Amino acid sequence: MSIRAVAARAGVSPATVSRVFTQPDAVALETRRRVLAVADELHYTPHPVARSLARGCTGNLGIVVPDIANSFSAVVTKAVQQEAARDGYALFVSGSDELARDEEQWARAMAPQVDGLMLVSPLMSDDALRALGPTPLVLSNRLLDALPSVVTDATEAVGHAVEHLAALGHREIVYLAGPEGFANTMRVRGYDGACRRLGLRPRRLGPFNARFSDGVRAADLVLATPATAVVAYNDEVAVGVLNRLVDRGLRVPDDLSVVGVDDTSLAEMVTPRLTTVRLPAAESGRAAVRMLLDVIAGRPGPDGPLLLQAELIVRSSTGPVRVHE
Amino acid sequence: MSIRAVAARAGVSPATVSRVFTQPDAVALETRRRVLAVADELHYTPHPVARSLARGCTGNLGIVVPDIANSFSAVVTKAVQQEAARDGYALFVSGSDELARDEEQWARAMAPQVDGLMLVSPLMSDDALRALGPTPLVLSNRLLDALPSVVTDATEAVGHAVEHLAALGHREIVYLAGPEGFANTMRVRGYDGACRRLGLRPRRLGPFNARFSDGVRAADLVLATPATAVVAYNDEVAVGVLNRLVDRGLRVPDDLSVVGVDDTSLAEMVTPRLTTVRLPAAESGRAAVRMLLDVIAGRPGPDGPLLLQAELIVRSSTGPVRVHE
DNA sequence: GTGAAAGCGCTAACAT
DNA sequence: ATGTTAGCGCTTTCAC
Repeated sequence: MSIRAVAARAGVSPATVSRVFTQPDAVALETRRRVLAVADELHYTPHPVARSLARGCTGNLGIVVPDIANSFSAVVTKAVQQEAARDGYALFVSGSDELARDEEQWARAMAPQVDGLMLVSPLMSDDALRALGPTPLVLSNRLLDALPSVVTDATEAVGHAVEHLAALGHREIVYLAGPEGFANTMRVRGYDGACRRLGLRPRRLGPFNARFSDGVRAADLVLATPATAVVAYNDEVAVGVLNRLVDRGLRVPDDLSVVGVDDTSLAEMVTPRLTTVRLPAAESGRAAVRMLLDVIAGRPGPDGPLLLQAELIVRSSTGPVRVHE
Repeated sequence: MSIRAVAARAGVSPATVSRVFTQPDAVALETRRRVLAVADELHYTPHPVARSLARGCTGNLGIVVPDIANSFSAVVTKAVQQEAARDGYALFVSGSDELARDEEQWARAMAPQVDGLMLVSPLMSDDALRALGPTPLVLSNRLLDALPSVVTDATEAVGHAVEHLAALGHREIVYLAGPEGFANTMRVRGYDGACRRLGLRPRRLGPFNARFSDGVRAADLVLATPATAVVAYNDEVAVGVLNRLVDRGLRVPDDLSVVGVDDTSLAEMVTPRLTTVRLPAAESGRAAVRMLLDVIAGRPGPDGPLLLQAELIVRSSTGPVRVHE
């Protein structure tokens, strides 16, 4: 089942067989038919590894995400895989578990066996990132030098969330910070900015891990403040808050309004449905793949990062502030 | 940055450089040091593709799951990636979107560039599966010939769920079927068996897609029956039911008891917390990788499938049947 | 302990 | 339109 076996059996040279599979039009119809027949008979398929070596490109892409099982990462990964598939690329996936060291290690391990690499919310050092240089690279939710990147700007939408709460009469709105990084920075900026514009006193708690359990923990901390509304780092944290409130016999949004960020499927599954800032996860994955393919093909990408917009989705976890009894 | 460049610079032959990276002990300490120094200086790393070609193995594994973004699949994938990483394997991931054709296509595309392939709940034909033969293969949640597989048997645990409900006084318990396949078959078997043992009349609805939205739809169908309890195909469907019930002003478990299957993180995030059958997703992923590595290494695996046990987790979505007013 | 040489399976000039 | 040739970068006998 090597190219030579097929060539011999079809009475042609290996080069011809190769052509049949790479540029069929360059081969006479008759010859092509014969080769194809033999290939079929012998169950021959060009060996992708050998092909990669000879061609100098692999037909593979790689992605490293913070956490494969996280629903946001998973949605991005799915979109990336599908978009990559449309162009015939297979996908390596690995999770860093939020460890800069593992992340860097994976990126380095993948680099030589992919045509391009996509790093989602990478937390490795700038230098480590630059050292990946020779491999076509696209960053998601991180800016560095002129590296191509796709970035979702939640600043404005988080601002909208705060305005939304203020319009409902809330004067004490607390922000539950997530792990330090690009994403949290944008959200803080939106929160602080809106508070300033509205004349509210910003109050931040955290940082918390972007987990349900940390949301549960955060809830009690929130209740120890005069806050009547919470903007959480993401949906999971927000749902953690929701749960703890219910357990303490409080009602959402009557006693406390809660806003999340991400708009994962979770947001519509909980009671009450979560008001949240929608981040275009799938779209950002698809966009990143297209940028990556551009880089690989040597096409000039847009200069500067591709900016995607977030959007406030109002559901039932936010409501008018309760009049103090 | 090829092996020859390093060899030249270190004043040794390429073979020696190769040995330094593959069997360091076979090289004199002094030589090894020199080679390593040069390699470091030149940022040399053995090219994995060339290595694969020469060695005849790639150091990669592949997995194809029904849906990358599904939280159960995602947990399996994460566990597989981590376990594979422990043995130095990188992982190709692809999703079939429940399409037998795509699934088969991916499996075939991956096969020649991985050392082993893992198929989760595959739905391609037996013959297509057999044709993948030459590549080391492990199946998850599917049985075929003597192919190695890891299977979670939910039969017994679903039976426990029914017994649990019966003990709470429920006599009308409906099962919401999922998509036809191995998983659903096991659950039906557990449900039917328990109903028979307990003298209850089995009542099945569906099949439904294993989605939240189908759970929402199913809820109304359930309410059109005399059922006081529901066993849903999985947690997502169960949560869909939960949501619709709340919207219709009913209370869980007072008006209806609900049981899910999977024990995804969702189960503890909803209100009330979901009683569910826990499937050991991560463990099954890890076990599958170990089996796969055994096959690859030519070690004799266990004959027959590896059976993992499911377990009923009782939470707050099930309670005593309400006495008819 | 180290080197020379052959080859993994394919592609891509270059010839014809 | 097809064949010849020379690698892609590495590993691995087989000598020394």
